[in-house]
Amino acid sequence: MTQAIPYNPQQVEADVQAHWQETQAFKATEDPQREKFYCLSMFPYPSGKLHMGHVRNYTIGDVIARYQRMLGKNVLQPMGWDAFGLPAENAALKQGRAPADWTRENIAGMKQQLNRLGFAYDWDRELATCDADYYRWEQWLFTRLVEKGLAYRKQATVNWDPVDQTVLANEQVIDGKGWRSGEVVEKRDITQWFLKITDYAEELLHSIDQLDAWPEQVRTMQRHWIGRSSGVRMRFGVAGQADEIEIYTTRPDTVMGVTYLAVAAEHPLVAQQAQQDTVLADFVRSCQQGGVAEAELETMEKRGYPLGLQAIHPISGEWVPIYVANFVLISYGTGAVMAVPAHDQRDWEFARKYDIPVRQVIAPAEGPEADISQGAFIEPGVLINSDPFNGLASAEACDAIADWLLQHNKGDRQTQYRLRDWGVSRQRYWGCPIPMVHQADGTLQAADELPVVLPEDLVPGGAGSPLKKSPAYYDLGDGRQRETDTLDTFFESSWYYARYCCPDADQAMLDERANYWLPVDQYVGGVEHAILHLLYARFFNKLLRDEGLLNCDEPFTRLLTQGMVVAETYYRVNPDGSKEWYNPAQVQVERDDKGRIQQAWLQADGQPVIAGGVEKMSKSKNNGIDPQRLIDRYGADTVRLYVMFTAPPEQSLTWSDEGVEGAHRFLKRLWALAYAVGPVSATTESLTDMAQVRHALHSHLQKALSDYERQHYNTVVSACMSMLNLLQPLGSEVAARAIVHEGLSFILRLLAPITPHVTHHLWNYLDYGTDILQADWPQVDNAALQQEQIRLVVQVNGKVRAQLTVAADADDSILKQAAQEHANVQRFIHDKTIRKIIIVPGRLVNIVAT
RNA sequence: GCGAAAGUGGCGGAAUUGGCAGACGCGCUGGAUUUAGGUUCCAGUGGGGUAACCCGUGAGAGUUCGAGUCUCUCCUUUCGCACCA
Repeated sequence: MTQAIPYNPQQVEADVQAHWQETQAFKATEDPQREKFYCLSMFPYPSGKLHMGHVRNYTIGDVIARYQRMLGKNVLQPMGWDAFGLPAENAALKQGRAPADWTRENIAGMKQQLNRLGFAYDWDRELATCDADYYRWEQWLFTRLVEKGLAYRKQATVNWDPVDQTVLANEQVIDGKGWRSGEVVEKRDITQWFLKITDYAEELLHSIDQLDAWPEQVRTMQRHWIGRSSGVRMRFGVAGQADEIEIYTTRPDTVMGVTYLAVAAEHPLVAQQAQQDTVLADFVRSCQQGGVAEAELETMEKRGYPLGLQAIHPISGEWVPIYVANFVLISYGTGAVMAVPAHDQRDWEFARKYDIPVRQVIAPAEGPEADISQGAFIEPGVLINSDPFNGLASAEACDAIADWLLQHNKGDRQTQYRLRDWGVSRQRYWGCPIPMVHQADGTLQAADELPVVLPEDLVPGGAGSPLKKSPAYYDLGDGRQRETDTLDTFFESSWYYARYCCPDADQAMLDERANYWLPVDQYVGGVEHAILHLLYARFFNKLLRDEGLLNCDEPFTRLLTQGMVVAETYYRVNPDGSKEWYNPAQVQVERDDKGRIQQAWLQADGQPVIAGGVEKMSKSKNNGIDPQRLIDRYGADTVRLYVMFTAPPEQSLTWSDEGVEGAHRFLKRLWALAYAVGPVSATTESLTDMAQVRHALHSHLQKALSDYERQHYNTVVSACMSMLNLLQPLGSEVAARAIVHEGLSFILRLLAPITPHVTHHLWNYLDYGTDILQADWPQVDNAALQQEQIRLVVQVNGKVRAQLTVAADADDSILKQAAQEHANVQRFIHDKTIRKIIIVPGRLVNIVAT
């Protein structure tokens, strides 16, 4: 027997990584002769250090890439940096450093951490979105979009901090107040660049149908987000004025129940009225307070004030009051809505609050009458009080009313989308400059030369973008000034997947290599990107296609949305009532006989802490686990194994230190068994008399192989653990060496994508081959799965009462007889009549008796 | 508010199609080895019951010979909501 050497992951991992480096193992080269596989994980924002969410994301991606490679595909797995963004500016404010410095330093640190984890990236394709070599091409695309009319300028509402004199991101608005100033945020309309994503709404909606390897919930969410609806656009007159108010509704059948209109505070009608009505003017000002986030608008208290004008109903000619309402935004839709309190709950509540009449015009088609005094009746039904449309069903009425409006030139049918055009202007420094120049005559032109390079030496101060204070940047002389806004960082992340195919292309945004690699076969990332990022990337793919830069219609064939990493939180309450949060790494727990947690205390002082429940790892709750600490202690393979084993990829993963120990223990056992058995070349025994063990082994293998395909990586690991449990007791028996070797060769190859270092080492040591990366993927021996006898259960009325061992090919009559004759079955059926016997082949016999 | 998911032992989870609920791991209990154990190994571990058995997948109904799985209602939790990435 070989002298056992202990498992030293640090040594093993360093050696194996050096080997990969020498052999350039993960460099991807276009080869039309081979089937390609492009595996992409969402690139990180270089925030400083890797967190567990990154580790999980990139481990999943790496497992998929390495698995596909072992299946023989030509795999591309690149990595890069989503390098522009707000946190760099915040860090700059805090530390007085240039965002570029901070960002590049973070990139260097995080790259080292990624390498320590052994990810199979082709680093030759690395890109950072803050490099001009990258963003010059999106500037070029932007100018193309301007030419095509797909980029245009219009007014948009933003959060304005009146003290800091700056635009705030929604994230920077907390309870309606600026995060730094604490002042109530205001809404402000400014002119911004937009991309006409709505021109692609129809295609973006339809091609969701093709994305059958995307999670169903993501497809559903995207459909709802695009939100195609069919309805009617109609115009209400204004009494005593020439103006008209345009509204859109998906429920024209309820139009005879309109008892008021609601308009945004910024609606053109409002300003003139406010001049005569100081209370109205105050109300309008109050509407401008608070942020623009939809969740905030929808959950805030709904308030309104009469405009002092009456609208003229397009059909009845009746006058209904117009209200200014804080929940109607000028930039969404037409900035005005018709209100039908009887058939819309929000309108109902508003009407009740302001004593506006509620007029029922829809009655339930069947069943009891609707009680409008208790709430809105929102279902379709039959029209009442709607002369001349009474008696029509809702669907018929929608048509009839649309026809009527069309004939009388008061409106028409319209398909509308919830999706709004994408505002891409940001009043920030650390982003890609918008390559446009304001001319002396007030017009705009594309910059003469690209790239427009962002100066990297500026340090953001208190208020506004430093670009606005840098004439050296914006002043081009002769009254010409550069645009100082930058692009939304989603712009960069919408096409990076394509640039990885040809990161060094210097004549065009993309070259022909893109058509070899694209579409991405597998995309992996957080479910929080299910809508925005993925929709924008899909949109960009279509823009690039229509520029003739690539061929595919959709960028990502298969999508895996990984769950969050969560951990227990612990806290103590301070005298002032605030909470002090303690990191789980510093807390010890005590359990009772059953393993239930009894109490927790802080290691430092031995005093108790309160468990605050499991939450997403975050700075604010101080429950983040530093992956580096774990890698230093257990090695990368253990961390990777733990992350893949503990939860299915789509579900949230609850952190547990003991679980990491368990993963490490498994690798140590695997190592120990390999060294106990020794190299295969020294084994002379053949595979005999081990039918039972081989059957079990190959059953586990079959399970693992299918689970790889299903992406159930946690059960792949389970199957490997089961195999090891099967082999370990045989380890020291000479007669079993052949089967132990067969089993170990399965385990090593199955785990190679998950724990690539230790499996590489043991593969070499056991002498199965030189490099496990070149090994054949294991295959089930069907002969090993054949069984002469099978075991099945006997149920009486659905409850298990006996077990039978029968010949695998026994026919139904034998099964029925054997089942009924079983002594325990007899106990339950002897006084009953057998009604039916159900046989599920290979599984069970169920006797139905009464 | 709107949209999308998820609820299974003390814990993470397993259960391809409606067919033996709890695989695998953690924790816990007992034992062995060890000077020692935060090492390793062996055995046990959903709840109740001496047992036969009974009860158990968030709650309540329904379909079925049979439901964790399908249908409906409700409850709870999580994610997204357009300037965080």
